Amino acid sequence: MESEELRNVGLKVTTPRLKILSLLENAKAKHMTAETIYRQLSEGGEVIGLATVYRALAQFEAAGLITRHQFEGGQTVFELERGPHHDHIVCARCGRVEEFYDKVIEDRQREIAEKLGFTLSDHALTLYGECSNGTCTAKNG
Amino acid sequence: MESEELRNVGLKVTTPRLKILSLLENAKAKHMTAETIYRQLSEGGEVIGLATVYRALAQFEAAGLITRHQFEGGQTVFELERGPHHDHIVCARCGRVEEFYDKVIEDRQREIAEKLGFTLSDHALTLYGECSNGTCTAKNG
DNA sequence: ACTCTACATGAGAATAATTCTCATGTGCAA
DNA sequence: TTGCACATGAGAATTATTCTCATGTAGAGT
Ligand SMILES: [Zn+2]
Ligand SMILES: [Zn+2]
Ligand SMILES: [Zn+2]
Ligand SMILES: [Zn+2]
Repeated sequence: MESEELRNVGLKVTTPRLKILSLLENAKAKHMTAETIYRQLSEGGEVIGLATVYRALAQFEAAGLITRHQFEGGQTVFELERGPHHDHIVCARCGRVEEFYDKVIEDRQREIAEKLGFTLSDHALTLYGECSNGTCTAKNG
Repeated sequence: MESEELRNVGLKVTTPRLKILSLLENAKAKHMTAETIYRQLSEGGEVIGLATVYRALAQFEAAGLITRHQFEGGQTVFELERGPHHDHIVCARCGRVEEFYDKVIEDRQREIAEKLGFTLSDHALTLYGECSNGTCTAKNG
């Protein structure tokens, strides 16, 4: 249950936090902006402040429940941290986001950091391109 | 000469543009924010608007003269596009930025994009970590 | 060199995303 | 239950960036 998750990371179980977590869990889009989360909850009849959404997301991130991504051009998006780590590829035309995990790249990153005298703690990798004409849902061909 | 560079990409040769290019060329820091460029030029006695700096940087980027990076937490930084492509590793404590190029990672990215049905056009890779105690110049231990 | 025009500029207003402030509300340990 | 540390909503404030607009100027054509 979501209450568990909150308790486990030392956060009080409150209605706004539960609503946000469960929206992230159930929404059609896996990667959502703060604004979108706010809007969808508001439309669903919740009374919630945008500041509360931002606050909760920051806390969830600090607690490791969610991750934050900054795709170029776009707003910051958040996604539930479930399953193994992955990186992203974004279609520059239609905005579609696909996920991937590549062990070779992950390992190489660690080696590179080491070679340069760094202790690796995190990384951000995003590929940009255009998805095939068949799948691309761009507004204007 | 910098005038050449501007002409080559179809931009008029103007004083602000020359000053910005030459600052990027000569400044101690290789990765600079728009604000820093603006401040350093102003301190050097130039009369230049911040909007002009942003405009010029956007044009330089579109023309391929510079690249833009968004390191997490920090402001957008720009750097002259000289020499081969590289990615970055940033120290979370002192902010030091090192550059690296790794053929294995670059090749893998292309393969991954292909496998997912994308035509790769760009990518952003930044590693985060802490540099060794010897080199780290963090404010507070 | 002179002129004309499209493009560039500086200053400040405007926007967008995010964070802060503060008066009020509430989870939960005791 | 009660108390209080923490959470919340609303709106103000901040930050980074872009826009507006009146004026200036690079450089093509004379
Ligand atoms: Zn990864
Ligand atoms: Zn993802
Ligand atoms: Zn690269
Ligand atoms: Zn660099």
